[in-house]
Amino acid sequence: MSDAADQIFATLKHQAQSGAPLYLQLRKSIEDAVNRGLIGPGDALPSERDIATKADISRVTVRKAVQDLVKGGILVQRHGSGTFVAPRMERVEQSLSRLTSFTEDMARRGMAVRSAWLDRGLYAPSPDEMMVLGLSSSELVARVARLRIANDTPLAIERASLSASVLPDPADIGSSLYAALELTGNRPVRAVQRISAANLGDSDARLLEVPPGIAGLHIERISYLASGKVIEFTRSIYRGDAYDFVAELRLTGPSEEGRP
Amino acid sequence: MSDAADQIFATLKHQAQSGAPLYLQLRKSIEDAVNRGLIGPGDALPSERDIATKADISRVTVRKAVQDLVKGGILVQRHGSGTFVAPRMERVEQSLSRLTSFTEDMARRGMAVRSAWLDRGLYAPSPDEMMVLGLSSSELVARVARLRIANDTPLAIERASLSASVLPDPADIGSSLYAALELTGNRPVRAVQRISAANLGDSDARLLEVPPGIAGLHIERISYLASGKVIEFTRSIYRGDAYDFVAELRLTGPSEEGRP
DNA sequence: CCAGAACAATACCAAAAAAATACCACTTGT
DNA sequence: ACAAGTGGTATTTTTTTGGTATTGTTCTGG
Repeated sequence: MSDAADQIFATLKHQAQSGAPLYLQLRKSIEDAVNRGLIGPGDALPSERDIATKADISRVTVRKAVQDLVKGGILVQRHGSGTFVAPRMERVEQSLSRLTSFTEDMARRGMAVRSAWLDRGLYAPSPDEMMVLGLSSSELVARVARLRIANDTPLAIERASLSASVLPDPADIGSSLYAALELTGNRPVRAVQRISAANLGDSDARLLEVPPGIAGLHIERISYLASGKVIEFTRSIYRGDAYDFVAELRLTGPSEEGRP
Repeated sequence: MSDAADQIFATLKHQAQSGAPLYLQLRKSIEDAVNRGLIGPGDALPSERDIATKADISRVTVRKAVQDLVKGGILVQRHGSGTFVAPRMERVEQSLSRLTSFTEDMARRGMAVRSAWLDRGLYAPSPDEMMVLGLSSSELVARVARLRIANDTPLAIERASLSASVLPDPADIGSSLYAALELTGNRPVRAVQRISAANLGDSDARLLEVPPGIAGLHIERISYLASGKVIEFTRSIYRGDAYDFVAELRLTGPSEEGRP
């Protein structure tokens, strides 16, 4: 039981010289212990008095730190009972891959899917692309843009940019960009995706066959190789009225009393 | 904490020979540190006394430099509290894996967060709610609605519906709905979330202080108990121009994702 | 040279945050 | 019912923060 507590105090002592306010040091120690999984959701913290005694600070100071974390939803307190780590939402992993796979997702809904090419070619990189893909102005960028269509209704515009070195001939892409990358041995292992909302511009709205100004989902994805290098940079625009992104979240349960 | 400070002093020493007035040198140093992003919006500067001591100049001189920047809107001072880099309106992002911790997430960016209650009460359930929550028409539904505000800018509207049996008194919710549920022993273990885009209606736009018709992110979340029963049903609307949802994806991993 | 302005330093004031003390109220196990 | 242990709260003291008035010092222009 005290191993979790000791972890808190260990990191606490470690930053004792920092000069920062005591309650901030303690708050960080507890936060770290939670984020590192040393104390899991549902686990009890040592009592405020215990922490105060062991850390040799006043209980009110301990309380200040704890209350901050309670306000932030990280801890939960029960009067007369104790202080516990609050449950936390975590994304379940299978849903992640589902986020990327447009074709699969549509097929699951029984929709006939096809794509129309808007663009496939090599260009001089834009400043944006140079920055993100790490290109010099003398290198070329491969741009692949297509319109995603389900049941004869245009649903999304996808515009991908890649270094020409990994996709020398954009025209020979089959149905899957990732399959083409696989062939050249450039397989992304990680991607970061931003989802935001924006009103559709005139040209995009025309392609998606909706009135301009309608809300659309704007998704920007940056894919990384195992080496950490950026390989792909995709900006997609989805019709807001016709597509939902579904994420399944899992709330971590109380950790078993056994050792992790 | 001293890394930001050191950056200030580094550039300060660098121009020490310039012969320019001390307060101008210092002002430029601070200004550069801010513009280069070494110290971001919301970050605290070292105290006037700290700067004075470390730079070996009088506190009043430090003050002269700081006040210039305050007048220019670059810094903000709070009596008894400290000097801070003025907040800029920028797009905020939230990771999909931490959807529940709005407060924590914002606080980490140095934004002053608060919520305004729009509604907390018990009502007869709407057909929607009866369907999703599995209520009969004789049961009551607890509705909790709030406006999420960061730096005095409204960012999101959250409307949650729960069975009154799990939240008999909606008025006593603290900052975290999940914390309140934890207290009553109703712990959700799973949630499904849909993200879509929609144009904001008049009333929502008014609450978020944007023109009607602007694109917003519409998020619908249904949380389940371990028993499979639906416990919570939340509809959130985020300002599309001020909020990003970020998801980190792992692609096609034969990797055995072990321990986070 | 000498005003006058800009600059810089000293000393003290006021507000806020941080920390400590003492006491209250709820929960739990016997 | 009780006692021990828990979090909850009010109040005070100390420390740290920015705010201000005053004085000395240096540069500048006539």
